[in-house]
Amino acid sequence: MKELLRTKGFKVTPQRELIFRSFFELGRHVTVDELYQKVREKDNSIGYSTVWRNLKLICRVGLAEEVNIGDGLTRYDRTTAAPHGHLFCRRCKKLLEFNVERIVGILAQAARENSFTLEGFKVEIQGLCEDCRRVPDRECDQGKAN
Amino acid sequence: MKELLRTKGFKVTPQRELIFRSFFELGRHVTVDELYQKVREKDNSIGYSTVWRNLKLICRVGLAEEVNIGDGLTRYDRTTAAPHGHLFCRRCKKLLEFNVERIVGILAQAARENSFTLEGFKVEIQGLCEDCRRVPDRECDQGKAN
DNA sequence: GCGACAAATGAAAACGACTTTCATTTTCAA
DNA sequence: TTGAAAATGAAAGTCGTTTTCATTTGTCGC
Repeated sequence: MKELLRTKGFKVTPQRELIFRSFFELGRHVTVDELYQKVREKDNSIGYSTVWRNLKLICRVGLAEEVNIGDGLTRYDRTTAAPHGHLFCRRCKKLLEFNVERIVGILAQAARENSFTLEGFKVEIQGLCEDCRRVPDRECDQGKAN
Repeated sequence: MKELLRTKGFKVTPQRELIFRSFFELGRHVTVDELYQKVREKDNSIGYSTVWRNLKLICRVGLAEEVNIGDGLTRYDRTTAAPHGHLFCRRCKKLLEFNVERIVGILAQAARENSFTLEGFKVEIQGLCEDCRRVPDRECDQGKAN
């Protein structure tokens, strides 16, 4: 880990170590704020921007990637061997994962057919999770147009 | 169109008519600013918030839906009969579409297996389009971590 | 070990898309 | 026609993200 950083020309600071460690201690789909909170528990002198920059760095060295659902919050997900899709509950914002093995081939073909160089993909299902599907909607969840 | 609005309890104003008309004159995947520009060409007294609110309204009445790629800009795409996926070129930001017929079944099953109520989905391929794939990268395109 | 110097840090400010507020104007059903 | 409800436009507010800048800290060559 330290080596990975140093070989790529990044320095290893105590803050950086703590941030990296904390990131991997947390579960999947971490937001900047979640990580910031976690890091703060151990060292409350670390600044938000340092956490943010290091989260970006974690992505830069390939250990995580940004996940962007449409809710205005960027999440960071450590890269796994297996690609996966997301099930996003619009009520509780929970994020589940599902297997996309059967889909990747189709995507690769779609890219080919469009003369497109496939670099990545995103497959997302929006809806209600098991817990939330029971509770009826209180109000419209589309934009409110004021 | 006017009827659709009035039956749903919305009023028909000149601004609203112009905005709706302009939206459908534009191509697919329209941003607020693009629509705002377009509308301004015809009536430069219309405010940004009016355009924005009406774009939301267009979604609300089911004539369009928001498309959210990870680039921080919401696009509005008029609803089509056929669901489709997006090919997003990270270089020129172009947005192409592809058929997802073969994928929807898989998604429905994934939802079922996770006790998830499927309300919508998003399938996106990121990469380089035909035009951009030829040009080599100038620089890293991941976060810059300052 | 000792500098030098590039990189990292933290606080604060800047950014930018989106959303709301509020005073005023307009629509439209009765 | 008229009054209640909705729409408008300008301006300000929100909020996550990103940058700035002065200062501190690793790292590499000696």
